[in-house]
Amino acid sequence: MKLSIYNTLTRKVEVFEPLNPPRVTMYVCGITAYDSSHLGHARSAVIFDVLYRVLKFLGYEVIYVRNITDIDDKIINRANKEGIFWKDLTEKYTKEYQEEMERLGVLKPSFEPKASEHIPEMIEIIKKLIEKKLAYVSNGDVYFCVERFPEYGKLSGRKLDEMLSGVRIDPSEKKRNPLDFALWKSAKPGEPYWESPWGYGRPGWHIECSAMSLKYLGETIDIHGGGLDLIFPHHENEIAQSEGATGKPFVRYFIHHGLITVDGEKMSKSLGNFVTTGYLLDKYHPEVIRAFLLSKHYRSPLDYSEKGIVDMEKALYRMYETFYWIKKAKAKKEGHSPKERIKELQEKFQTFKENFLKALLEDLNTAQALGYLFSIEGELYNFLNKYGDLTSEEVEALKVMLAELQRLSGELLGVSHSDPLEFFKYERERKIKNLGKTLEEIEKLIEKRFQARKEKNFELADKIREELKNLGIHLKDTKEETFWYIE
RNA sequence: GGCGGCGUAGCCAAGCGGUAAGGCGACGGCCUGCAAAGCCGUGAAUCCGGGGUUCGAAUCCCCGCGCCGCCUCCA
Repeated sequence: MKLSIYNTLTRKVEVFEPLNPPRVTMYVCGITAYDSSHLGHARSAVIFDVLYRVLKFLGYEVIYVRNITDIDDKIINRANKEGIFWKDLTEKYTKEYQEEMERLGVLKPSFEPKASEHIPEMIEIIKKLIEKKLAYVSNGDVYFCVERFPEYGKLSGRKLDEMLSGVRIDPSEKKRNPLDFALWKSAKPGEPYWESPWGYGRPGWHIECSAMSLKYLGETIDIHGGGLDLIFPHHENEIAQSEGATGKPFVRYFIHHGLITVDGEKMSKSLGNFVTTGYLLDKYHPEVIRAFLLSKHYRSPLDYSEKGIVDMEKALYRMYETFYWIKKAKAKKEGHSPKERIKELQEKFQTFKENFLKALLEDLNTAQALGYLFSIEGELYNFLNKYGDLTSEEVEALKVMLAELQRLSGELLGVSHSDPLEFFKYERERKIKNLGKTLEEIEKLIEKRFQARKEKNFELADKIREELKNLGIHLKDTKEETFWYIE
């Protein structure tokens, strides 16, 4: 079993072969910690989390680095605006991000290095680039000289002369070529700074990834990932710096995901059309958000809408309800399956497992994998309801399949692995707050209605049903109990 | 302008050369005290439009139309 994945370097789906199996080295560009994260950041983390899970499933020993940018212009501006120390600002948002990712079920990377803690490593690379004449000092700044790196543009498919024609020229620039980019910036008064051979200053944005990638993963890494918007200039510049300094290929597979859009437009801080991860986590179950993020192929844009999330919430509710009934299922009689009808289901389940895995291995098609998941869930539910004479063998088989389904999906997608009772408990407790009622009150009403129906007091029962319906509570009657959930 | 991508049922979305997965919603029958649920059943003559290649195209090629991303900070 091998993973195929789209490589931005070749613009093709390729079979993934790590440089030194079973080890896989993977570096993903994380956040700049100057504000709360939004759905786009969550998408990135969840997509690479699934990739990480798939690689581990395949038996690779993955070293996964996801960095935190904690020194740059936006951070300095924000800290100044709020009148706080920059480090306090970045620590606050780093912690918030990490907590949110944990709630989303994103596995912790092997390392989460911070830029500000790797200044010496960056300085070393810059020194090397200057020695090799790939960079030059200009008035306290250091710039990378793109003309001296012939392969510049190979990732983003651009050519130097074409880029030059469209570029804005700022006469105050200290650059020789307008496309040169800063490796080191001299400090202005009031800015945080570090000592360097070129005076007090701070690193440019791109150099941190080269430095931390080199330190934790080595000169040539297997996978480097991030959003499509990072292809140029960020990843292009990383290649130039890293390959310029080491003389070795920097990355074997560049993996980029599509962006979140809102009404077709990119979600971004500047457009103001963003929803924060925190807002969504308060409003929806983490698995709902995860499943929503995985409901479209990772390379395509994903349009955010509240309806989209609510649709996924309904789908997951139904799935967990299936799980609930299977867990509670009791055999009507002992013995084997009549006409081996369970065998047919087990064959479908076997096909499901194969298809599910195949979807993920073919360029991480999580949308298709989810489709198979819903489909087999429907089959299990249908089997449970279709026959009134389930045998002990069949009930046992259903429970075994359910356990396997949850394990597989949980391990690879991080979705639908919860205990159904826990899932609905979490959801009821979370949503009850908006209803102005307590759980006890609702449960009492439901019990009262259940009794009323038993006594054929339909007038009372229907009155309670109406009352609950107005609260957005859905009821489902069976002989033994009334199952309920809040819309 | 350069580079990249998208357009599939009411909405979301897979499929990327062999005859349209899945989710949400909708509808009909049975069942039920009624409803929800359940059971049985119903959805794309067709994949933005027009040409072409092919025995065969949503899938490949060409030309349009519409939308988006990158080219400045951005996941």
